[in-house]
Amino acid sequence: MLQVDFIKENFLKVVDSLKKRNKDYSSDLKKIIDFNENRKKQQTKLDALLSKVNNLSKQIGELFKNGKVEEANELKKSVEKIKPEVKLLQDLLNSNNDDLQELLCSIPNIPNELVKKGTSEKDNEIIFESAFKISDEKLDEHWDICEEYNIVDFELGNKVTGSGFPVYKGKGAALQRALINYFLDKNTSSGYTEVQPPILVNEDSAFATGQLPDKEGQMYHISNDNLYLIPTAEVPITNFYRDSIINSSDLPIKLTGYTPCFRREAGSYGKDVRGLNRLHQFDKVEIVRIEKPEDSYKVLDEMVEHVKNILEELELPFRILRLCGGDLGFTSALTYDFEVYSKGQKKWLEVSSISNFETYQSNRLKLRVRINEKEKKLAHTLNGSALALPRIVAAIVENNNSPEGIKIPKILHKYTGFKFIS
RNA sequence: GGAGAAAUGGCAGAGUGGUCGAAUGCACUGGUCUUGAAAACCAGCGUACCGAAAGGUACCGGGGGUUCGAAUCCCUCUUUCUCCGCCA
Repeated sequence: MLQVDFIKENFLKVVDSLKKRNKDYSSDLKKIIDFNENRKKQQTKLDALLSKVNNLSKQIGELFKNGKVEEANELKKSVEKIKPEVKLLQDLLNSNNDDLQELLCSIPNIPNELVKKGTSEKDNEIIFESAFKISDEKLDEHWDICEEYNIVDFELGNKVTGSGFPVYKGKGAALQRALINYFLDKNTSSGYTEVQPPILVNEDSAFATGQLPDKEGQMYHISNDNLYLIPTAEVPITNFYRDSIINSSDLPIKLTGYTPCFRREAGSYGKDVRGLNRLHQFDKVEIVRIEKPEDSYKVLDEMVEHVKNILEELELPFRILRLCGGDLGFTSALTYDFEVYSKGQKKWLEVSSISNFETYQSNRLKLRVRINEKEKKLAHTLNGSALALPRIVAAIVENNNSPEGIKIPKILHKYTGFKFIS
């Protein structure tokens, strides 16, 4: 959520930057400023009125104590006259604030200056591509290979739950476990602390990281208890720090966690959802950071380097994209996507997304850093996948398929205990 | 799931209708004293909003209500603890 004061002070710049998202928010932003001015006026009026009531009430108490019941009752009457006015102002203020809040929630984060205008993923900038050759050779797709080696059973998942909930079997399951362990080890050795968060979250948490109200329909909702299945570990982990003030000496905060993730993926269709490409339940290891504002972009680069290193160790061809305004997530100021090339499908598959949210989340989280005795600032939050499993598995299966079986990347051998799936 | 008790500042813990934004202790910060430290003593020490400031307003788990006035009374939700039941 953006801060009203910032919008007001930088109005033209904000409008202009948001245009990179292909929408003109100027009239909404103006309304926000108006609602805020209203809020101030109404609040001031209400405060003055309440102050009057407080004073009179004190006097009434005093009069009763001194046995002056008559006078007290007189005063009571005058307070009673003020009360409807208080009620009215209070209601007015509340409804104004609700409107303000709703509008604020509908404005996405301001794209960083590095973000280019663009309408879709086609306009994303490729900022790195690892060296490899795209060949015309006809290779099998992972859903066929998985069936051949019996490592992922899509049919069984359909039976037990529905499409998008595959069952991993034998060495397929072992490969998943190996990847999770490798990712976690990699992250903790870079200074991230491992956590195991809840995978259901309440409404407050889903709101604070920005899933609500923006992505309401994309989350599985448990209506009995009003809880949401997490779409990413970002939600519970970042919410550890909701409503808190952190000493700047306690920064940086670096956390990593493995969780299953759940997404309804309403609206997805066709080839995109084939095999492991797009699932309703998948595994992911996430990295989350809380930083001082002045450090966050340096940290973003560091996170990109970290994930780059993992993909190099896995020996997968990959590229890094800087997302354009049209593809940038609602809450993000700058995002780098990692895609691996999957040789069977001849397709780039997104395996990681690393974002700096600046103060957009922390404003909702009420997550502040104490700079010194007097000064507090909203922290910056960042997170990224390191890494999402299914598409990594798909790429390994398609790229490393050979007559002897699927070659397991060397770095994983100590985790799998086997070098081939055959 | 059933019965009961509870939720107050960073922590502990007073406070059952008015002078309570809240005693006291601990922790923390600054100072005095000291060659230095400790101890002792003095002072400061929540968050948010409005305001240039003075100051004002709100917040005692969340929401609602009663009252001229609520931390205190009522309703409701959540959480914690104890006992019973069930259970990986």
